[in-house]
Amino acid sequence: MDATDAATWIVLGRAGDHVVTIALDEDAQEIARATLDPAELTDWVAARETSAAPRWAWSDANAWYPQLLDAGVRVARCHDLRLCHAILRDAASVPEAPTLRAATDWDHASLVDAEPAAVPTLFDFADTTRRHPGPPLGIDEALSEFERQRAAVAASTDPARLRLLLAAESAGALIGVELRAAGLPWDAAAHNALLSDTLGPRPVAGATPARMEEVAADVRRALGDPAASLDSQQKLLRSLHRVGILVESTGKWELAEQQHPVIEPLLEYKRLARLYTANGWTWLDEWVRDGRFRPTYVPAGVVTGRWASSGGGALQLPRQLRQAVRADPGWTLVVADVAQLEPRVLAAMASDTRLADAARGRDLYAGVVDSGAVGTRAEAKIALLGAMYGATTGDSGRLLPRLRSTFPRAMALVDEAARIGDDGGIVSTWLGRTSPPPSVEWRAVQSQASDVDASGADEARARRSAKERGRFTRNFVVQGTAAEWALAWLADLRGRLAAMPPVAESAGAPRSGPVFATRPHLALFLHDEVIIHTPLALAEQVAEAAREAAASASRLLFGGFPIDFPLDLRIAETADKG
DNA sequence: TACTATCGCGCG
DNA sequence: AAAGCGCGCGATAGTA
Repeated sequence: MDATDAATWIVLGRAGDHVVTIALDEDAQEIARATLDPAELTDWVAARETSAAPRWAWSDANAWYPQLLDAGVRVARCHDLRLCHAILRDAASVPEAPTLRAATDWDHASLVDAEPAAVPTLFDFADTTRRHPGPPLGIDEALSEFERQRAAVAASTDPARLRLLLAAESAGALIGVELRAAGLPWDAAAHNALLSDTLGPRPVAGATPARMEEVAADVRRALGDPAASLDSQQKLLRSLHRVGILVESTGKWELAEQQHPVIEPLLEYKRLARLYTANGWTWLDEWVRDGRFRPTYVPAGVVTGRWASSGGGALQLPRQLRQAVRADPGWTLVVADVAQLEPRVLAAMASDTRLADAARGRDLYAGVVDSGAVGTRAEAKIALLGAMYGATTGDSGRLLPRLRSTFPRAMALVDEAARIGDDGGIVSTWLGRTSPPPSVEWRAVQSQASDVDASGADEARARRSAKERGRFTRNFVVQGTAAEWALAWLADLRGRLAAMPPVAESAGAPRSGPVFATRPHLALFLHDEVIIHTPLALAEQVAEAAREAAASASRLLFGGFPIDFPLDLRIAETADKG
């Protein structure tokens, strides 16, 4: 028995060439302290994870967790100081956060190097060549930041929700690292086949694929210009004007409205060129290794709390390429996505029982039609999107009064968020993530317009930027709360997957890494969708876990409010949506 | 040569 | 179909 076995928290940090661990009890009082050689750390963490299951408080999951996972050590919970700092620093529910805001070292974004060192060394602290600054790694800085954050939460007007948010955010930090470590199973041969079927055989370096050349020739023929350039927007626009196609841009939506023999081959050329440049052979060579696509996830990389990604465009995977997402032999994929997440979240936030009634069951838009607010499903969709995005014109803008009378509470919530943003105020999500304050430039524009000698143009500009900010805050509360729901869903699901029995390691290299090669694991997260890679025998159990996790997330955020979050669930060898 | 800005298009 | 939100990335064009 070791004093650290009673730890609620264990803070990790560097001190010189060593790692110091500080065990804290539930009141954050120190109960033990250890100084470790970096080489001992993985075993030490593994042992405490088993005996104490503490919440590991560290500067940044990106700095500490990849090495642990590589060594086969998974941790259940952490407190990610960097991500939590960013939330607390701006949170409106923390009335005074001056000491947090003064700790600007913690504002450094932390980026993971896309290419890890050729020979990664375990906690090689001699490596001072980090390409990105990142947050402080020292134990003293970690402990004092941890204390500042505890004080901030305690001073908050809603500490319970804030704690929930910090826990969910920290779970996201773990999951982001785990997703990269496990990777998305990717069948390079299937991807290659798609490319050669669509573009022709892989061209030699510098050459254009054969199929693109053929289509380009059709375009040039239709333009009557054998030398026309198709890759330069400016030149292409001039070519189009020369043959009487008076478009303002070369965007495909505008082109599609035109009647001319060049349009069809040109759109086809654009489609092929997009595949070739964004997800062609070069992408495959760069991003897929050993049957895995391993992007870098950036939890909370978006102001609203949504995740971003860097490298490989993980969050923009074209539908076309989903057929290359393919389970290992003996394994399968469980693909789960939430239908109409954002309007459901809005119904719950606003306690709008009429919208929640419409949301009952699979298709919220059909429910909105049944409510009588609009006539067709298509109208329901654009009306609701317009409500959440702030549409003012077009079909969407015209339908909003109908929504207002049918769902007054939901509409009042987003309208009020817009009004506050328009006025230069800040808004918060359900759990308390707060929008950034308006920029100094934005304020300058507003105050310039209220000058006595302001011109009409000044006023118009101020008005426009106020409306823009209103649309941002309108959407912030919904998008941000949806991101919170998704985090809670992921975190709960992650726990359920980890509790499932491991399977025997299959022959061949454990391409998902030592932790995930023997058990179901998350393989992709895309705002309102997850893909789980699982041994075949556990697929049904995993699907059920995804469903249960969704119900659990809904209770965690919205308590007993009767709102459904139904999942579309598929069990399949590929992630193809068909 | 190295950078930034803009467009266009993929995703939710 | 692309109005109204949030992103990343590649190509071209312009600037230093």
